[in-house]
Amino acid sequence: MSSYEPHAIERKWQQVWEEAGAFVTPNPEDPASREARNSYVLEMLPYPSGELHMGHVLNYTLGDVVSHVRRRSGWSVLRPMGYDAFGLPAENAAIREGAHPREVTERNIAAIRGQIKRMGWSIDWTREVSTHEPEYYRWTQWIFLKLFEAGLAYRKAAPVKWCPNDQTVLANEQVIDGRCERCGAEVESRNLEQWMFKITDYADRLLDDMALLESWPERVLTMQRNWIGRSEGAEVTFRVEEVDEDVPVFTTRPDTLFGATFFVLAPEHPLVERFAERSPARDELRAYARHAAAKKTEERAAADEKTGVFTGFYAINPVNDAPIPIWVADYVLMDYGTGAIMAVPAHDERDFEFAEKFGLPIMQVVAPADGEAEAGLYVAHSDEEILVNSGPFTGLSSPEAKKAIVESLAGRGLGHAAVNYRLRDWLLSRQRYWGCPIPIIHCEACGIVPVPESELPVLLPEVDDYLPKGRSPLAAAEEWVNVSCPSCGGPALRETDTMDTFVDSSWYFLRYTDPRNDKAPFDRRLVDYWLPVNQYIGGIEHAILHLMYARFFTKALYDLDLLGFREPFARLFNQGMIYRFGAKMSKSKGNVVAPDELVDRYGADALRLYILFMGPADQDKEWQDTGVEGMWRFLSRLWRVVHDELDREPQEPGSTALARKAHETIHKVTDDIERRFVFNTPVAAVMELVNDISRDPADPASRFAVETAVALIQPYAPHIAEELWSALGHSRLWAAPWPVADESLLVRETVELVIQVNGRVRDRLQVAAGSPDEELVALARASERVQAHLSGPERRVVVVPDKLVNFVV
RNA sequence: GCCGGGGUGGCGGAACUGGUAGACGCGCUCGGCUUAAAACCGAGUGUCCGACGCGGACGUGGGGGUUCGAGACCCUCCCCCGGCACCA
Repeated sequence: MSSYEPHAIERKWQQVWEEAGAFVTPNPEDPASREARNSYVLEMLPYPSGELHMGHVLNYTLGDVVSHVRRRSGWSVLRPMGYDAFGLPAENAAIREGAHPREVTERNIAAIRGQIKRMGWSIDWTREVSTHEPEYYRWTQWIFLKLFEAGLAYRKAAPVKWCPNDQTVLANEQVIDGRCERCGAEVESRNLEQWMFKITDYADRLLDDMALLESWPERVLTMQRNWIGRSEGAEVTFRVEEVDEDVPVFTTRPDTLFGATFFVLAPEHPLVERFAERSPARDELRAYARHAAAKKTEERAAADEKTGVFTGFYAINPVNDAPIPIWVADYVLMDYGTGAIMAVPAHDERDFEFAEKFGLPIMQVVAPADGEAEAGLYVAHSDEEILVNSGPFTGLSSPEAKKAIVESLAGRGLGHAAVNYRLRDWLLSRQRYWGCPIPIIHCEACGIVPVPESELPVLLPEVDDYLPKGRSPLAAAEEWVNVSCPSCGGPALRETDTMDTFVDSSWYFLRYTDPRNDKAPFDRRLVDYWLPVNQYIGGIEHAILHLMYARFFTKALYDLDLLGFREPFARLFNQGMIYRFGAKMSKSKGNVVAPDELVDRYGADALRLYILFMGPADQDKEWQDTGVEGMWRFLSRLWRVVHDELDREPQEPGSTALARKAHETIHKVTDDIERRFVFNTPVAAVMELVNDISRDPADPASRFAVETAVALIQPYAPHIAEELWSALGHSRLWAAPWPVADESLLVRETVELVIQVNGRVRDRLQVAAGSPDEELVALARASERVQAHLSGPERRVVVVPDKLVNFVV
C-alpha cells in the first residue's frame, strides 16, 4: 500500500485546479438580479515583502475554509488576491541594493505569489491586482481627483509630523509614542504645505454608521470611537480688553462656568506673543513658551508637576463679568479644541493640580445631589449634581444648567453649543518616490490645477536617485516636473509628492469586482452586486488606520453617487497573533518559523491544518514546534484508514453507531464553521471520527464514515482530500456538495444518565431516550453506588430528562 | 487611570443555552514490532489518599454569593496581554 507523500499530491492538484479554473468566479451576466446567493470573502491584501509569514498563513487559511464551505454549499464566492505594493520598505530595499523599487517589488511579488500558490488557497487568480501598476493607480488618481472636486482633498500649510530618518511626513496615525511607526525614529515637527483628506467631515457618520455593521469585534469599534474622540460641549468666548480680543474656549462642562477662576493658553497660542510684546516679563514669557512648545506632547504628559507662567493679563468670564488671570501652561494643547481653556479647579483634576501649585482660587459650583459642596476637588460622575454659587442657575441640575447657560450665552453672542473631535484630517502627502503620484499641476497663473482625466495615469517618472532629501525625489525629474498648464497653457510644475500607501488600499476591495476595467475604477453595478464584503479577515493592527480610511472612502464615493452602500465591510474578523517562546514572532527576536520550511517537510495540508487547530482563531496563542508534525501524523492515519477501506471487500452499508458518529461530525463541523465561526474544534471532530473508524474497520458504516471524513476535511486539507476522494472513486471534491447531516440519525436511542447525590456524580447509566421522569428516578435509586450515598432523609429530587437525576439529602 | 480581551493538566486547548471538567492534539510512561533506532501499532497519563481491577477527597487565578447543581451567573480582589491617555 502506498503511503502519504504530500508533495507530489499537492503539486498535482494545484495544477488540476488551475487547469479546471476551479476557483474562478465570473461576474454575473446581470448584476442587477440578486437572485444568486453570492458571498464576498476577503482577507487583507499582503504587503509584498517576499516572505510569507505565519500571520498570513492563518489569515488566508481561515478565509480559505470559509470560501470552500460556502462554495460547496452552493454560493458564488468572490475570493481575490492582490498586493499592496507601494511603500517605504521596497524603496529602502531598493536604495540598499542599488536597484529600482519596481524591480524589488516585482521580485517580491513573484516570490510571495509562489508561496501563496504552494499553500493551495482557492483564489480567483484572474482578479489579481497590484497597487503599483499604472492600470491600478490610474484609478487611485482618478478617485483623488473626484475627492478634490468634491472639496474633500485640499492643500494646507500645517505643522506636520516629520520622520528625520525616512525623510518624510507621517500621518498622525503613523506616529506611535512620538516615534515613526515604521523605523522607530523620534518624530519632529515641521511646517509644510501638504495634501489632506477631509475625513473630519465624516466624523459623525463614521461613528453613527457603526450601527450598519453586522459583526465587528467590539474592541475595534471602541478603538475607532476613541480615535474619533467626539465630545459634546460648548464654545464660550472670553473677552480680553487689553488687546481687544475675543478668545474662544471649548468646554464639555459649561455648567461649571461660574467656577472658572483662571484661564490658560497653550504655549503655541498666537496670543502669547501678543501678551509678551506688552509685558514687562516678556523674556520670561517667551522663554517658557519656546521651551514648552519644543517639548513633545508625550514629554509634557509625563512631567510630574504642572508648570506655567502668569501673563499679567486678564480675561472676562462671560457669565459673571469676573476678570480671571490668564496663564500659559504646557498642559494645554494647541491642537485640541481652541488651544485655550477656562480652568475650573474645583471640578477638574488637571486644573486643580495647577491651582494648588500656584495658589489660585478654587470655587465649588457643583455639588452632589444629596450632599453639600465640599472644599477641594469634586469630579462629577453622574447627572445628579446640582449647581451652587452659580447666580441665577443655582439649584439647577447639571444637564439643565448646561443647556440654560449655553442658551443664555448664545443670546448674548458669547457662546454656542459645539462638538469637538480628536480626529484630524488625513495628511496624505509623502516626500518619497515609491508611491502613487498626486495628479495635480501647480500653475503660476491658475494655481492648483487638476490633471485632466484623459491624461491619467500620471506615470511615476524614472529617476536615478531615490534617496530622501526632505523634498520628493520626483522633483529631480525635471522633464517630468515642467509641464504646461492644462488650463492656461503657461509654464507650470507637477506636484512632486506621492500619496500615502493607505490611499491605495482604501479602495482595492472595489477594484477586485472589476479588475480589468479601463474605462472606470469599477462598474457600479458590480460593486453593488458584490459589496459590502460579507466577511473581511485581517490583523488587529489595522483596527484604526486602514479600516477607518476604507470606511471614509466608501462613504465619500457613496456621496459622489459612485456606489450604493455606505459601509465596505459587513463582518470583520481579526485573527489572533502567534507567539513563540512567549513573544510575537519577529525577525529581531529570532523566533520566526518559516512556513516554507514546514511545507517542505510536511506539506501545505499539514501546516494549514495546524494553524487552525492550534486554538481559537481570534485569540493569541503559542506556536508549538511539534504541532505540524502531529497534523502530518493525522493525515497519514487518514490516508491509511481510506486505503484499508479500499482494500476490504465491499460490505452492505449499515446504520450503526459509526454512521451516527459520522452524521454528528457533519453537524458539528458545519455548525462550528458557519454559525459559531470557530475553526479548531471541527478538526478535533474529524479526528474523533477517524479514531472511531480505526477502532472497528469492519463496521458496516465504515465506507460512509471514511467518505464523510474526507469530505469534511477538504476545506482544511484540500490536496489530500482531493486525492483520497478520487481514490474512493469520485471526482471534483472542490465542487461536491457540502455534506448534510441526517437529522433523524442525530437522535439517540439511548442516552447516558448522570446520577448525582447533592450535586456530585455518583453513577452513570445507559437508559432509553425519552424515558419518563419516574422511571429515571427509579433506575437511579436502584444503583448501588447511589444508595451508598443516600443516607439521611431525601429532601428533593431534580430530574433533567435524558440527562441527569440529582438526589438532595 | 479608562476601554477591550484573557487566566482550565507538563504544553496548545475543549466544555456553545448553568447539568459527566480536561474532548482533540503535543509531550511523557509502559508494552508490541525491530539485531537496533526511527516510523508505526496498543495501553496509560489532573493532584492526592487507600485494604491500587472496587473506591474516596481535592481540583478551572484568590475570596465571597446565587443555585439541587457554577469553569460558565453576581459581587470583590489579584495577575497577564492589547489599545487609549494632561483631549478641557
